Amino acid sequence: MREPTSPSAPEARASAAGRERPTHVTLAVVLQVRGGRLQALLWQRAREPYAGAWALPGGYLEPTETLEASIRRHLAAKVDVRELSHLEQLETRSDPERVPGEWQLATAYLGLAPVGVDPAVPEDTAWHPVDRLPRLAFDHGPITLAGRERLRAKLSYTNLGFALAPDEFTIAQLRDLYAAAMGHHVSTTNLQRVLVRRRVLEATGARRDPGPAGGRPAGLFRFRSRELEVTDPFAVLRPPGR
Amino acid sequence: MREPTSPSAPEARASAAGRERPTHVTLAVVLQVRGGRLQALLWQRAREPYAGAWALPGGYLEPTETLEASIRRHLAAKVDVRELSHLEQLETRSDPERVPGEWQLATAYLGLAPVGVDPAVPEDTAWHPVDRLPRLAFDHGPITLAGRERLRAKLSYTNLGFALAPDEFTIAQLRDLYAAAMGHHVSTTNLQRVLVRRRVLEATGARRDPGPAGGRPAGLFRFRSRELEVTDPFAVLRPPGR
DNA sequence: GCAAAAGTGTTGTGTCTACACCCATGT
DNA sequence: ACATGGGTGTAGACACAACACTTTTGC
Repeated sequence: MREPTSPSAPEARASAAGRERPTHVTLAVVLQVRGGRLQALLWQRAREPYAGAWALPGGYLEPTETLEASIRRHLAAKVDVRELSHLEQLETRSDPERVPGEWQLATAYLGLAPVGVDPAVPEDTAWHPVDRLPRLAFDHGPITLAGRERLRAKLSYTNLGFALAPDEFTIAQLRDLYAAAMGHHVSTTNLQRVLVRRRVLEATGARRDPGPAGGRPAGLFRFRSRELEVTDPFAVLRPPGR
Repeated sequence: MREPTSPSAPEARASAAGRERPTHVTLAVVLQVRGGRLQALLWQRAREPYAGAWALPGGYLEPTETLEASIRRHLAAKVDVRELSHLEQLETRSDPERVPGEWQLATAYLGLAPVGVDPAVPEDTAWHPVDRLPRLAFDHGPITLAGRERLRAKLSYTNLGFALAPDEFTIAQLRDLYAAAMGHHVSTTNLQRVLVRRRVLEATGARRDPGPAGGRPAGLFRFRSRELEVTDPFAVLRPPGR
């Protein structure tokens, strides 16, 4: 076991030509806050294996496309991809037993859609609360939970909230989004102060009129950037001398 | 574009059978602190493409093995895999142009080895400081830097330091390891207090005799766990009422 | 005693939590 | 006036950074 391996050197490429190759699919955990709950977009399988179980949208990788292009193409069959506010790679699953009868790798992505948009979806497709998932096909259950964990972590140390929120919103609305995604109560007061101090949010100056029950009109805010930025890079072990 | 796609449903599997498939390699960014610097294990390509350039160890995925098993198998040709203290998946690269003349996907792993061990490596293989990398083949440059960033981030909010450190060590030794990995000075005093308060480190009770220059003997410490644990889960947005 | 290295005491600062209180609107 | 919801003031807890100082050794 001491001969150097040579990925993609000519001799290896030659052997790769005759080599058995896996199929490769891309999958997406598409999350959106709907009805105050974090929900995932799933479609129901009609055929074996896992007939009747729900599955993540996705499909086979095609030549000349990247993984990201692939998942965007497959998602286009389920939702209007332009409504996705964020897309990032999660992980690649490779258990040879993950799909019966086929050696299939799967690269999962996390997609996020802002609250409010309600894309048309096909007959077999529906949103499901992530904390009450139905029976999922293959390894799609753990993948979905990994997507939620990624979202929760990044809400804490990045500006990823922009991907769940509309362009303009009140702090109370944003608090509800964070609470739905994080799975616990979030303080309006502190959320506002943390995000404004970090300069993640900025006031638009506009106000929203109160409802029929009255109340002080709420100020409107927006995210300063709608690109992912790390806002709290190091929890500890900061470089000295700031 | 509204027909539901069906990954791995029978009809899709049938079409998958005749479908063009990519090759798939696994790569590893193996990092170790050597000579006070963070270094990566690379081998020098003898043949085109990228003859003379340096590359990450790895090779083709074989049927019935997982990605992790694959990278462990290929690494065994370079180093004693039992000396790896940590291995985790980084990302999967899919640019169709990333390897000339071949449609090849690559799943990269991050591997870490504790300071002090010095595995025998083949002729064509050597360690290179990550902050002064030679010309790297393919997309191995950005992959290597992504590995370093993953390490730096996790040193801050997990106990991943265990993977760089020997079983027992003084705080001064650990400080040098963190400084090499993070790329900036680290305070001995504060490193000790942070890691002990978080109960990441524990004193062994033993002491290390000072060198010929004298000095107070140093206490020895160990990591309480040598499995990855998140020790500072949420930088902000903690759940209420702790 | 003196130099060297390790470790602790202490103070300051920045960030977040909690909660009280004030503000602006509808009825 | 009062209810309703929005926003601010302020105090406290906590964790970390910085630095002075003490401890323990070799020479």
